[in-house]
This record gives sequence, C-alpha cells and structure tokens, in this order.
Amino acid sequence: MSRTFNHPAAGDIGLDGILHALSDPTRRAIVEKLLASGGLNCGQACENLPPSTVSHHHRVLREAGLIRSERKGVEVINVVRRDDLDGRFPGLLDAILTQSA
Amino acid sequence: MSRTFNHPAAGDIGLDGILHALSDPTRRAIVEKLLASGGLNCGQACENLPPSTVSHHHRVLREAGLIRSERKGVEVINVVRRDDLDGRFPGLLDAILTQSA
DNA sequence: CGCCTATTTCAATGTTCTTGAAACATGGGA
DNA sequence: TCCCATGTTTCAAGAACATTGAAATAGGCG
Repeated sequence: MSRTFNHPAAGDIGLDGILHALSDPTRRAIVEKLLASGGLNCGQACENLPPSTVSHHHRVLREAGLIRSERKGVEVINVVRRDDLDGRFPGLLDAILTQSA
Repeated sequence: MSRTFNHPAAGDIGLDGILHALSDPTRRAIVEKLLASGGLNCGQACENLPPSTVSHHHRVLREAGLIRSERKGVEVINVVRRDDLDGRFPGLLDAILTQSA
C-alpha cells in the first residue's frame, strides 16, 4: 500500500477547516516553521512532542488544505500551500499568522 | 441570583479562542448578524436552531471575547466587541469575515 | 533479509458538541 | 402578590474529536 496523501483540491479548501486547524497554537507553530524554512519533515516541525501527536497535527493541517505532504525517501516533507490559500482566501493566512499571541 | 456574564478582559482575549469560535459557520453568521444590526438577542441571532444550541454558541463567542452579552429586561442583548478585538488583533476580524465561503 | 529511521494506525481515555427536557429570570397583567 | 409568557441557561446523554503509548508500516542501506 503506497501512501499518497489525500489533499483537498484548491477549490475545496474551506474556511471552517482553516480556522479550526489554526486555532491550535501547536499547528500555527508548524505552519510558521514551514513558511520560514520552506519545507520540513514531521519530526523537525515539532520536537518535544510524541510522534503520534505530531502525525495527528499534520493530518489536520493536510486535510484542511494548509499543507502538502510528500514522501521523500524515508521521510515526509511538508510545505505550506501558500498559493492555493492566498488564491482562495486572500490575506487570511497573513492576518492570522502576524498576530503576536 | 442574577447573572452577570463572565467576559474576559480585553487583554485576555486569546487567538486560539477567537479562531476556534469562528471556525463554526453558525457562529460566524451570528457575529455577522450582530455587526450588521448593532445588537440582537439570542433568538434573533439564529432562528431555526434549538435554544440550547443557540445558548451554547453564544457562550463560546462570549468566552472567546468576541461578543458582550447584557440582560435587557427579559432578553439578552449581544454585541460584537469590535474595539477590543481590533485593538488586540488588528485586521483579524475583517480578514476572516470578508471571506465569502 | 534484517535493522534503522520516520511516520502512521490502533486503542484507551478524556474533552467538547448537539440537543431535548427541565429549570430559571424578568416583566406584565389579573 | 401570584401566575403566566418570553427568553435564556443548565443538565444529561450520545456522538464526535483530541491526546498519547504501543504496535505496525514504509523506505533505505548494509
């Protein structure tokens, strides 16, 4: 069983899912790290958390349409779907991530 | 036993709570109606939903710091805490509510 | 193949959502 | 004042979701 991940099409990205996904500070931190770095594997995105929890958070982000995950050898590289997000909800991602708290 | 409502101070309004509260379309609709009207009682804010559900949604919005509730006679009037929100998270509320979906 | 690393699935426990039914608050009569 | 109508909240039960340890899976390398 291979494992291509199930990403929503750009047009299917919903506001509910985006806001829910980003209402968790751990997940906001993942997105910020991905944006700053351009792409990280799951372990790099959040150290100090149990692997199953990290996997769960990545899944929520992926299913919401916030990140795209691709297997690269033994690891999974995640990137933020910035273009898709900005196309569908202009200004939203920045408005959320620039808030300090 | 009267019931003054428990509103968080402006400085205690958190991003997590805001995003979580607004990740529900019913609650976004409440906020939009309140903004358009300037203030509504709970029943007016969402018709066609059971009262207990309506009460729950208002509580989530209130505890997140999005709305202020005050009893006016037999009803409770709710207003959006726009100044507090714009002061704490500039541009956030508009960025979310202007998204079409 | 066997092992190692990276990640996911499974399962158990705890928390939150939805909603019917009952309770509570307030104001206005009779 | 006692009762009623209106508006809203609390309580309780079942469904849905979060957290995380343990086990399973995928890919790369010797």
